[in-house]
Amino acid sequence: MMEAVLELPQFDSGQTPHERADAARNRLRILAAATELVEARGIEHVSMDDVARAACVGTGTLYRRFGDRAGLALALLDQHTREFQDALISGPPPLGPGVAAAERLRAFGEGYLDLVERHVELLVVAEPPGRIVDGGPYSLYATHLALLLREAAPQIDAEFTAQALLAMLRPAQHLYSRRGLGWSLERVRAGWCGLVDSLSGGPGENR
Amino acid sequence: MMEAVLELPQFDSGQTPHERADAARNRLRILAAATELVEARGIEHVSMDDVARAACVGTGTLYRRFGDRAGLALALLDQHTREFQDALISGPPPLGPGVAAAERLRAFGEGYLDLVERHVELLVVAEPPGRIVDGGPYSLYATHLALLLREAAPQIDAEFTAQALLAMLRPAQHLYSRRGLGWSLERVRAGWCGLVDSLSGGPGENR
DNA sequence: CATGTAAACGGAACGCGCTCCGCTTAGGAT
DNA sequence: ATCCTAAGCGGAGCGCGTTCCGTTTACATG
Repeated sequence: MMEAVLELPQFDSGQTPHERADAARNRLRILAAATELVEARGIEHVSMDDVARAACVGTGTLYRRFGDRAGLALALLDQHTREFQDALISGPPPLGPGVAAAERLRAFGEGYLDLVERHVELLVVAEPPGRIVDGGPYSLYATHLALLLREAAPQIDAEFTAQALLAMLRPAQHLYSRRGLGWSLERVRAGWCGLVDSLSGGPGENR
Repeated sequence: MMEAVLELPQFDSGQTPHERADAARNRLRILAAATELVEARGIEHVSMDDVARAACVGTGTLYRRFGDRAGLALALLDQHTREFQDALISGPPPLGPGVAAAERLRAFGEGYLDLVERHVELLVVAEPPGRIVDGGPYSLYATHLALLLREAAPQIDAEFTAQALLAMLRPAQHLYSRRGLGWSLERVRAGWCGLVDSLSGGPGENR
């Protein structure tokens, strides 16, 4: 609960000008305070001023570190998403490499749905109001999906389809599926698999 | 530009208690003022206070009429979406009934993309921050798509797939496709058709 | 026309995200 | 040890969406 997102051990190879000691200390204080508050009340009942006060820093400091509310939420999510991303790239199959693309597509959906399910509120806040993040974790997901789709469904526009599939897993959309429409997680999971299978040409290789 | 969304001609068959004359007058004043301001500066540069001031009403009145900013945006969109909805249900083919489901799916995407393209900013604002509207026009679209999918692609969960397809057309997502990823409208259109065709079993009935 | 009342009104006030800017300080250079 | 300066700091302040509540008003009723 304390070692969330420690970014650079001491300094990072000359590129960034160095991170001042007080800045690092404040970053950790903020993350610790924010984690605690969010755990206690849920992020929708935690204001930026709450975090600043609990961390004993000014609001200016908070914003210089994390840019905005979405940035802070993203930082709080960082460890969880990083685990998932690592599993995608170098973890064991079927999430990681080593099996057919169609199967990995299914695994991606199921794994990501678990992630979303655990952290919806945070993920919703991490999505800036109105528009969608560019540099966030989504570009990696999109690339990953496009790669798998190119292999599993060569006849269609892989990048477009990757975005379309991803759109269904976006936090706000998932929240709507679950709470607005009242769908069970199992239904969403099954829907994802069905859709992906249909695109790759059926569950086996039939149809 | 004046006759946007006149809700009830005089009174509506006993259900609603009647709409007071001043209330109706204010509603029209607000819509007229809002339309003008939005046309002049774009909605992102029009605050609720701006609208209230231009319409010569208090902010309280504004909020009682339209609920919130998203509600106002929705009201401003009303005429355009209504046209499209009518075309879906009772217009000429291929948007309206009379041709194969696969073709109508394609037409829906193309028509809706035109609508979104014309009114993205308004549509983005009409989408409440974080979560997605329940009673808005989306439920009609979802039902419509599900119906067509049930016919065109019987092997998959039609409602789920309807939501997935719709998710790609959501204003924020579309904005990302167009501006964030820099995709041309033609590419998005082609992507939609390709995806829909792939689900219904190919452009002809081949594959 | 007089009266009662529910609906509508307006704008002050609140909460919150975010910015701005004058002051402080870490830490390299001398 | 001292100095210099860029980075960091804090919190007052701003804009805006939204709510609250005391006052006003349309209009049904008698």
